[in-house]
Amino acid sequence: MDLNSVQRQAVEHPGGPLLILAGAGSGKTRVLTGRIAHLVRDRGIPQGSILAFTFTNKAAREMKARAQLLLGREDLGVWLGTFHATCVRILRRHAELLGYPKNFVIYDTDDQRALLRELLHGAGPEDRSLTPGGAGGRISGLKNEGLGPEEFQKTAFTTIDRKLASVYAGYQKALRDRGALDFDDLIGHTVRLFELDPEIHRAYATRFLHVLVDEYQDTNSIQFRLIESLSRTHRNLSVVGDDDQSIYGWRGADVGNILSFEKSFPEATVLRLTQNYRSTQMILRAANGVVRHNAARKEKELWTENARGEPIRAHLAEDEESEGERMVSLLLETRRELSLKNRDFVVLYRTNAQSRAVENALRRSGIPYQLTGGISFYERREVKDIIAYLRALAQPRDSISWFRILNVPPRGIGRTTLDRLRAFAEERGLTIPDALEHPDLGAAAGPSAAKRLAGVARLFAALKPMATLSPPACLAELVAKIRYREYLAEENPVEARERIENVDELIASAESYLRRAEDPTVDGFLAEVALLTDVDLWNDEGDTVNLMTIHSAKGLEFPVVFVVGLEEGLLPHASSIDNPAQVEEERRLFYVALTRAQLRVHLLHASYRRAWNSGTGGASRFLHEIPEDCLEWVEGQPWLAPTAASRKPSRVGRSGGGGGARTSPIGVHVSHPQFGEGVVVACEGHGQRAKLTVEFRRAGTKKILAAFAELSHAD
DNA sequence: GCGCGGTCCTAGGAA
DNA sequence: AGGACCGCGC
Repeated sequence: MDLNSVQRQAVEHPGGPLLILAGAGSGKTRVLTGRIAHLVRDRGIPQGSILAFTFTNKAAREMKARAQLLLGREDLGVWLGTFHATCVRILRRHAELLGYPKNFVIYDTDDQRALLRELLHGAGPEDRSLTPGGAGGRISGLKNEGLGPEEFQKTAFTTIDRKLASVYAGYQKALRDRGALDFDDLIGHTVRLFELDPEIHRAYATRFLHVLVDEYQDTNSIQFRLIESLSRTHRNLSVVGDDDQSIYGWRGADVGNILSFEKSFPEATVLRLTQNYRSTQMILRAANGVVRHNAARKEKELWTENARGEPIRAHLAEDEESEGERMVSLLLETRRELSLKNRDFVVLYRTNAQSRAVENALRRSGIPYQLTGGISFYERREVKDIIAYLRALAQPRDSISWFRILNVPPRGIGRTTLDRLRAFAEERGLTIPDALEHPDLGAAAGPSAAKRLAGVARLFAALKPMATLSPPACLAELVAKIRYREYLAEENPVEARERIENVDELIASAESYLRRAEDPTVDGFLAEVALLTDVDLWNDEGDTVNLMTIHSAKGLEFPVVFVVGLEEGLLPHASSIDNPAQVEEERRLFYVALTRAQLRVHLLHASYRRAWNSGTGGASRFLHEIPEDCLEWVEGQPWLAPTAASRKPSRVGRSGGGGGARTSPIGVHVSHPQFGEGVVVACEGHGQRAKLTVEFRRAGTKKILAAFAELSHAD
């Protein structure tokens, strides 16, 4: 393997904390995989003793493939995955200790919102001080800081914070009742598991001898705690990051983690990778020139031995439609000039909403494109419906999924009946499928509804055995049994075709999962689906132009990069403009965009944009920060004169493409939301860390951490 | 219980 | 502009 001297030092670093400041295109993936291979091959570290965290599954896959190539093995024993996936792997083994079933379900933002809506609704008369989305966002922020409901409550003084504290507590209880964890819980509960159970912590902290972290600048405080906790005993922690590419402040990422690494780990070695192997000198000079305007950063300058290259070009278009057309004509011209393929181009934008004009232009020109992000495949209604069936079968407590599917396809079960069913189940502490089977439900629902519910109960009873099939077989049988394709066709013949294709694609993805996974199960498939990132679905096999947000593009590279919407209000975004720290993050975002490019960069902006698109407050300040000799302004003069048809309204087509339980005395009868009633038979340790052994009447004997238990005394 | 049409809300990036 | 939600009439 060809390595420069700093890369080699990083790869061969003997041990102890290591911070690798790796500029864009400086070969950090090569260093990380090289280091994994070095540890295994030259230092005899067992593969299973190496733990590496990435931010996307795609990055994990790539690193895995490269490390396998270096080590020449079929299966890589290294634990290499995203923070979320790795935490799921750990939690699956210990979930019961935390009072969750082993096959807990994972709630995404939609599910979180649905659950919060239910809670906020039930809370009483119209109170709009907290919306489901708003509350969810704040709860997520708290979890990212590692604050639980009780801890937050202590600092909640304003009326709204108090309300939030109570919603937060209710939300956590509701998740537990449903056997569900949200994204943030996956990491937070793993951290708490380690904090509360020293034995389990020791098991993992000694099992792993080396911990590696990619994109370290994007870790938040709870992720830092996880990393720190896992490397506390051996301190063999290697992190790779670039403070100039920190663009996830809004989801709790703390650049402080990278800036203060040497404080957290005083004996740390710091290495700087500043040679860039990706871009031309022009592009790097431009990028360096821009990011230099940030105050909060580690001083460094990227350099390259690559060709000088051409200046970046800035183009002004009339409006967003002609911006798209200009982009297309530049693309065609460059494609011919440099003999490139469609796949060599990426169009980057700040907000997903900007993709539409770009798509329209590409579609008019018949250029195939691939859109990453936006409403992703797994967020489509038909896909979510089928996934909800799968989840409901796998986890009977997941009431969010049950209520989603009870009347889909329509079975004559309306809101009243659903409300009655909910009340009936809640009063008796039953799961929805148990409530459906209950002999008294009929009386509670009324005669005609009872008949329909009985029909549904029969249907679901027939579906139940399918949960043991392989994921694709289960999906296929399910879809056939509920006549879902027929329902789609009937409901909306125009859209049916595309929707049915999506259902088929879902089944195909389950087949691919079946081939890839070590231990394929329905639960495993559901977790994989829940934790996919947008970029994970990006495929580089076809010859299509790529469209994505700058956020999604991090870590990728393309010969030619277009950035559209370089305007005050979009980049920097309006919501960041009056906060200097946020403007710096926007500037880093622009830096990320520029450094994706190998050969050419075209920056486009418009003089007019539709009002709701935030938009044009004139050319972005960042354009003016590019050193003059690296930038060429190409104003006016469209390459392709806009035709009357494309200028005037004719908006083309539709989108489409695009309780802190006290230590219970022994022998006490308790009741648990997940496992039902039982008797405490043993208790190890005390206080929050106490581990209770409970014999549940129905669920058998379980060990549970007192801090998580939420046990109540039973009569 | 269903379906339609009006109204309101949201509109940044994402696992 | 589009989606979620609500209320009304059937």
